[in-house]
Amino acid sequence: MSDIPEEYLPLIAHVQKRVSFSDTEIRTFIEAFQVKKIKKRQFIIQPDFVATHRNYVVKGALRGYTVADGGQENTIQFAIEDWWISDYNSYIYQKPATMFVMALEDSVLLQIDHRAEEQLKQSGQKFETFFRIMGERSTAYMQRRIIRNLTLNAEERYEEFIKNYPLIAQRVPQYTLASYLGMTTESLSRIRNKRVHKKS
Amino acid sequence: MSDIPEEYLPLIAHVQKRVSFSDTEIRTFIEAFQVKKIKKRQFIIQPDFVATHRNYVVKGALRGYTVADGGQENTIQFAIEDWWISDYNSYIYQKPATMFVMALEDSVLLQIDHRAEEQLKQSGQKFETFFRIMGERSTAYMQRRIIRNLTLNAEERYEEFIKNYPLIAQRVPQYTLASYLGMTTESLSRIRNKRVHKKS
DNA sequence: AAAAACTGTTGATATGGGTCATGGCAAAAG
DNA sequence: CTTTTGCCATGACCCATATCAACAGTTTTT
Repeated sequence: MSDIPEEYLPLIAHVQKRVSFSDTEIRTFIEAFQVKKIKKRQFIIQPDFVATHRNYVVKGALRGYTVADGGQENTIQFAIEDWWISDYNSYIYQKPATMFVMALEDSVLLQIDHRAEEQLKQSGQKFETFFRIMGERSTAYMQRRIIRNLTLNAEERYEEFIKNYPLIAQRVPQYTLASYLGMTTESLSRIRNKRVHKKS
Repeated sequence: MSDIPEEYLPLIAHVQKRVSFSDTEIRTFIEAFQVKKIKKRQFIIQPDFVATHRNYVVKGALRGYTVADGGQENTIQFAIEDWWISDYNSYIYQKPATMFVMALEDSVLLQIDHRAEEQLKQSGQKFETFFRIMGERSTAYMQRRIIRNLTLNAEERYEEFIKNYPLIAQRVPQYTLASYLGMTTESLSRIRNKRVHKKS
């Protein structure tokens, strides 16, 4: 296992935390992925094109968002190290995307394309299991987000976010976070300002 | 296959639409499920108890919701015939639920418990595949909902809902739909009223 | 069959967060 | 080093939706 490029090591650790693969399986698994380096502001997914890949973040930060008719941007997902990102409605059904996915920083990704993923899953039950677990957990994750969005007001949503994802909050531009939380930049700015004064 | 109780037939059709199972596999699959009949207003999941089952609706209608501190109810999910429902954060991780799941009508369910589901998935790749597809699709479904909730205003959210799920809209109490759409009963009532007058 | 509880409607009023406008600062571009 | 651009802050004002209240029809309970 010593000849594996270092970009793959985080993904191997990620996988081993969720399923137990033999060395051969690990090798087969990571061979389905290619290293992709992208620059800040580069897009890996755009509306009307099919999302060809599922992306694992080795290094960097990305943002998935939609743009409404009026031009308003809404952040659907962030991804930093050890997260996955894609437009799942596009990737899973292999139909045109509705989201942009853009790098917020220079980033290093591991990409698997849809075809390779299908082959991998068919080639062994454990691979299938891994992707099943991914699906389950992202369903649970999304359900939590839906609950928070319905239940909490703007300030509480922000509080929850920095409690749960402090690393992301520090790293992404505030307007992207605002649109993830379903509020305007101005509102988020005021909320943050209020907190600063309260704490003193 | 003729000795299978009729409650199972919709589930068999449901499964065959997503994966192709042999007769033996179908039999193994449905044997993991029990028929459960519940009365209107009966709960199948409650906060602080672990959600033991994943539930397929053969007949009837159910509603998953949370109750906030102030007593405000928020509908997370509806399920009618041919839908699945559970508190996935509870079921998948086998930890205490935060949701109620209650029958809106007398209903017939097919339930699989967590233990049986795990066994089933380990007993054959195709079963794993089925649950993997479920997970993928519900992730995609939830992502669509998140996008709509961030993007649309109250009236548009309602329009989208009746366009996508007309059968559910007809069948559930309006205050449950309002809380699903993230608005008050009063607002939904006004939106509906406005539509009626516009149409004429 | 009367009472109670539940559900939906409508009106009056309030407010959280949006919109618009301006300015400042830091980083990138030239 | 200067200019431009991107990001954030702040103030004034506004609007979509919430809140509160009263009522009516319907369903459930007794």
